[in-house]
Amino acid sequence: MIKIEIATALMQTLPVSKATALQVVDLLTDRMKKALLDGERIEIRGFGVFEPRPRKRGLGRNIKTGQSVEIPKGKSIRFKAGKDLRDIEVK
Amino acid sequence: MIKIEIATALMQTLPVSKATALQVVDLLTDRMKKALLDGERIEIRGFGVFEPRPRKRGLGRNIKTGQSVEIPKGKSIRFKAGKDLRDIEVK
DNA sequence: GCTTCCATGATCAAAATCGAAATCGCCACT
DNA sequence: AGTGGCGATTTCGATTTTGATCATGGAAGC
Repeated sequence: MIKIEIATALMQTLPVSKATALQVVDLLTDRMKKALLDGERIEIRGFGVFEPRPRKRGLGRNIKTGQSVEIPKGKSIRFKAGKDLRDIEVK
Repeated sequence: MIKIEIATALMQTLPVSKATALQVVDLLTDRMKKALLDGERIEIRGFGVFEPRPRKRGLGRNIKTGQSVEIPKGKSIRFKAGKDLRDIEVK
């Protein structure tokens, strides 16, 4: 599923143009992205939780030379699936 | 950031009522949830990728008794942040 | 439809996380 | 205001994540 498909699903349910639907998707992802970049946690009950967390490990590997490479400081975004998504049946 | 805040951000940008904005958020999360439950991967360039993956670890622990417990079959949802979210500066 | 730029895969090794369960507090959502 | 999802807690070890780099498939912009 890609952005266009999500927008399509949206316009199939609500009376909006595909262009508007795409704007909506972009807007929401953008807002969420900003919030996460701002260190804010996003919680959507029934869906999941996005949480920015500090990256602790500082060691990587250069595949070309095979030698260890220091990984600079940073954060990572963790997504924790909500109840509905955790109760997945193996089909 | 919670659902209402996302909806508010939406209605501040597009001419929609808060009720409609909430419907949009619910619709999108619902659609994405269904796609993930269906084993489909969701990729939004610039934001991130949701990917259902089989859970391989099959050993847990009962904190009450302290004994090992078999972890039943299942999947887990992994979210991989896109480029914009990976390049986070530690503030 | 074409172009552009992003995401994936592969590699390696170490450190960190996940997973189960039960219970309580808190807060998102109705 | 009421409900129930979610975090936190503990335990322990196997799975996984994490980065660099380069090539390729593909999402998204035009």
